Amino acid sequence: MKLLEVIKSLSNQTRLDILTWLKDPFAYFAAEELDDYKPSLGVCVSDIAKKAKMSIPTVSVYLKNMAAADLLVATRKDQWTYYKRNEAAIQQLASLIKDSL
Amino acid sequence: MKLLEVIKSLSNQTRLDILTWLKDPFAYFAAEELDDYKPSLGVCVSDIAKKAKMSIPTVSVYLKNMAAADLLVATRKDQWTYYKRNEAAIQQLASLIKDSL
DNA sequence: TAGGTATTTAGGTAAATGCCTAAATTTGTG
DNA sequence: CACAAATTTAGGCATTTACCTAAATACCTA
Repeated sequence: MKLLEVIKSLSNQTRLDILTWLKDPFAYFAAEELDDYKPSLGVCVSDIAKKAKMSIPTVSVYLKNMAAADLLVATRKDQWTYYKRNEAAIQQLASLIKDSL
Repeated sequence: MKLLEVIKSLSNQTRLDILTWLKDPFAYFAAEELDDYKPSLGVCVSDIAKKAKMSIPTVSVYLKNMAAADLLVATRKDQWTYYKRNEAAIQQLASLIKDSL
């Protein structure tokens, strides 16, 4: 785990929020958008952009960045890209801070 | 704890390094500089700047910033400002990431 | 008060980040 | 293939961050 890369990818309020939203999609996204929500896939880019009230390209890049830092996992299915949290990486970050920072 | 503020203050390699150095000063600073090292105070600004190979003003601002984020504790004594880690805050950050992020 | 050491504050430039719109690409469908 | 929907890539402007040097301040001691 590249600590600096991970931390940088968390150093923005919107990106922190996205992690929170993806932790419990039903609590944060409109029901219509979760009609066929699958935990194994996550939520697609445009739904996240809508929730963030930001442009799709901006959010697309954020998500890609967070996936590169391994905080999210991307799955392309048909024309959608779904993102979900990488819980193991988040726990690994917590341990790294706890024990090695 | 203001998560974003804390994370921003960690999103720079030098600032991460400083935390590591202060975790075990004897392992990282020259012995001469630790002649009268006291764990309750920490290490002074110019010794940290020297170790970082950066200008004193730059490091002074970094340290102040990290203290504002509560990651470090500053103590002014005579003409020196000493900084040490705030272990409790670092552990709090780890738990926050583990349980709430 | 004068002079010295340590630190902080100011001010400036270069690079990185935040976010947007427009254009290009990917993938499904008639 | 042509067209639509979702996403990504490109390009651009504004703000923030990374650093520096110079100047100001704090605090010592003679």
